[in-house]
Amino acid sequence: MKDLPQTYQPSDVEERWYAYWLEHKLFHSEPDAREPYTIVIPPPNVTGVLHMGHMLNNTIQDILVRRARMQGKNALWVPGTDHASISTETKVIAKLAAEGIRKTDLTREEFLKHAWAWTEKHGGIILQQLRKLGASCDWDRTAFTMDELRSESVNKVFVDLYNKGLIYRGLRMVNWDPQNRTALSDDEVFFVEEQSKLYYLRYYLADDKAGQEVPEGCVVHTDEKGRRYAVVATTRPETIMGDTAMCINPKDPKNTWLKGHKVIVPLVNRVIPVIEDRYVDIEFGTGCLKVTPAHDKNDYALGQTHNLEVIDIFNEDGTVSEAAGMYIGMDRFDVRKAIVEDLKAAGLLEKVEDYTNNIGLSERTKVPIEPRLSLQWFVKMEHFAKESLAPVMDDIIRFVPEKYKNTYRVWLENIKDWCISRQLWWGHRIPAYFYGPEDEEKYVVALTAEEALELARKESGNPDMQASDLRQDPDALDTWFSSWLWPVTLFDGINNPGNEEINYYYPTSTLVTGPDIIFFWVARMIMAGYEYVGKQPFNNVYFTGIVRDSIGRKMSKSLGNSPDPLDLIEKYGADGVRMGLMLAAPAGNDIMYDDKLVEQGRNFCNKIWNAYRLVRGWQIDEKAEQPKVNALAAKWFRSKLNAAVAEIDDLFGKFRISEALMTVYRLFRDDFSAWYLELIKPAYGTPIDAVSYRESEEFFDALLRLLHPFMPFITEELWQNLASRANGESIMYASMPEAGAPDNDILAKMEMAQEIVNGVRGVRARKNIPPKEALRLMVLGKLDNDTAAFCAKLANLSEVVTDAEKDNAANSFMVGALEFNVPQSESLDIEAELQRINKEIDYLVGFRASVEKKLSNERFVNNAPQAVVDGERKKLADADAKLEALRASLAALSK
RNA sequence: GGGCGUUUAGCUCAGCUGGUUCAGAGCAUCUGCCUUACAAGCAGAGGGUCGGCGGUUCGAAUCCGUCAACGCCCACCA
Repeated sequence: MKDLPQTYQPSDVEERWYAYWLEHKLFHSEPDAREPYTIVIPPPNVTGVLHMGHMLNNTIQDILVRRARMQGKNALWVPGTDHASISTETKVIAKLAAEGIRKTDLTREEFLKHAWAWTEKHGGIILQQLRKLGASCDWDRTAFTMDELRSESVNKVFVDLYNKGLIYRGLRMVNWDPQNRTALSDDEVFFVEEQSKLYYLRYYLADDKAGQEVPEGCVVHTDEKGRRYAVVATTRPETIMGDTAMCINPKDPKNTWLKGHKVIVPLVNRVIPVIEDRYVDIEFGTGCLKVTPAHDKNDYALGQTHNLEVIDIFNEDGTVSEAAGMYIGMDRFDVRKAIVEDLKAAGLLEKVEDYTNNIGLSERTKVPIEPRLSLQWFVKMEHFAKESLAPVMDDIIRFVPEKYKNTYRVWLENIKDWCISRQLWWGHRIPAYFYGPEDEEKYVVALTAEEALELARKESGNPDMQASDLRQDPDALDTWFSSWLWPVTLFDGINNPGNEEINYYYPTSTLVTGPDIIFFWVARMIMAGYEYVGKQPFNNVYFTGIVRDSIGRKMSKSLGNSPDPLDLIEKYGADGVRMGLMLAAPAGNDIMYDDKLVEQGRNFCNKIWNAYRLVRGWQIDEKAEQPKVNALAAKWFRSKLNAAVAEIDDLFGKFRISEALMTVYRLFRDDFSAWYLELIKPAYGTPIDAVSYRESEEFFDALLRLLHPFMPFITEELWQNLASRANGESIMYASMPEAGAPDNDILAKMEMAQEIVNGVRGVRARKNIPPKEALRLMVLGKLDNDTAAFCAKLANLSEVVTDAEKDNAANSFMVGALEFNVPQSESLDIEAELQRINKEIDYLVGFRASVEKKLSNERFVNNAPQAVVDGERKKLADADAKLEALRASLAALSK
């Protein structure tokens, strides 16, 4: 034992056992006769770096997988990374920019070369980092959303959905990111509140006739020359070049005078009609709305109903286009400033007000979204939404916590078609091929260029068409268009439906992910799962919370409040970090991270380590008989263990993992270390009997197995040392303890003993009696022998005397209605003792009164269940007995 | 604007369909201890009228109503 350090040293242990697990391929799984347990990792961005969110998420997955493995299931955790189209492309562009290279100067092939180089350089770092955490992923199966197998599947699915009529191409108003020059889906846009301005602009009447009658109640603006105009309030004056109508609400009395007229767009001097539509809010601004069909979703809809001209005044990068006729080439925000000045100079700006509105930003680039009309590819969602609602509502797919079922339902009920094309190069290129003139209205969709050519020849009726006449769509697919297939493609379920692996591992068991991607990913995987396998992709979805700092702020690079996970592991050990995170992570709740947590984790490792040092250090006497109290202790702890195992099973069933961990923690620290080991500990220097030793080993082994899913490294280290193990053997495959029936009799006896021991310790504390000094305990009544034996050992009692006479000079305490005396050599501090007793009497009198009041209430006695009434009666009787004893002590002391 | 959720000890949370686990746990705090497994520890102690108000009931942290504060999601009226 001398060779074991006093504290646990994680770093070398962790490295050693992770290598051992890899060497013996203990993470690897192949289909066999056992029940499968499958988890697919939410693939992190290939170029990402491990952060606290990953730590939490992957710790949970590892706990579930390791536990399943120990329960005899064929457990598989499939790792992989995501190509993260927009995010990666943005990073590559930035990297190139730093080298003075612009994306626009490169060909697609050149750019992709850079992107792959970047991916290879940074890719997979995060998977290496996961190893430090102890993740038991089957690395042989590491996948990438853009590797060959996945790419092939993505193409097949695209073609298949297109042929089923579920994918279409259309001109739509989409969210445009002018920085990356790509469309985004609605879900990739987030809104922030912005302090902006509301500009009131003058739209003069184009057909103003002097002296024209104006209906009652109208608000008419007239300038100093008598010319009449309408006022339009807008936050985006720079879009006036795209105005093709002004719209009023037909029921708006203020503006009826405008009906049927034409107005002049300020500065632009284009004459546009005044249209009427009930969409316009009468209360907002002046009730006059400028309509810019090319640059606003609602305006576009108005344009469609009223047959308005569409003038697109912006280029892809957000600069003003030729079509605008003025400010050409200027950035949209510069134009706003310039145009406001020009309007002011021309006397066309009525006023400016402060205004707070929400603007949409690109999730990736944080640049304001420009609604833009463009040709994009869409997936029809109605069909998918119909299929995927019921399984979640009926708990075929169980959401934990349940509240997310609602979120899911609402989203599906209001679903919109999914824009899947992105004007990016990094990603799966859309397998569509255009032919004919540049208008790109004729195209075919096919897996390969050859098939496309064949199709195109047929459809165009031109058998002489050549491969060079086809132009593949330059756009790439939304990243989620590959991720939604993840649980299917990991087992090759698209290319090779019904193969052995997909049949065995699918549906997967539990998906562990954040609620922020419930729509992006979870919902769509459910859709794809049913579409392509006909079954749910997973049986459970466990939503984790967000890791925040100790004062509740999100962890972010800019705040610098996010610890580096690898530093933490270095400092506290992987097991300590895992435990710290899990202690504070009830399902779905955000976790407030604090170093205190991982400190607690590290401290617990140390506790385990030292318990091991104690047990390991004992000399065994094979001939010695087992002391009676040791046998009782073993009986008691076995019962405790059984009860705890049952509780842990129950908690895991409810995915209450942090509570399960707390249960093992307390079992180990309190029941095992503080009580059991103290009960059987031989006197210093004396050996322990063989039976007690083996029992202790057995308990230790069971505890390590219970702990292993949470703390894989230290448990493997100690388990390996606890007995001699064969090479290749591992706690990873040791069986998880199963619950047996607890012995309630022994549990009750020990509980009583613990209360008595607590009383004696209280006396020791009050009187400063050192633990080494043995005491006599006088019981003023009967005490069970087993209980007495527990007390004697735990409280260091030289003697337990039952049916004793009251000793007025002794310290006393009560457990229930039973009084105990602890005689002492020195004289008693009567004053302190009187005070203590009086305080207790006061409390009991109050308590007794409340119980009595309850019992004297006839309606309570008549209506409450008998057991409850009896309980109250017993409380009263106990209180009376206790009071009697205390008053006797008081009387004796006061003499 | 619509929806969901939260509010219990200084902090983070548990308390399932109302009554013997009913006011709990961990951490933090305070007081003693370097007691030969562990001071990253041991032993003991203090601390909450369960967000406010009202109601149902013999009985409410638990059920109902209402108000308040906070959080999240959805929508996006220029």
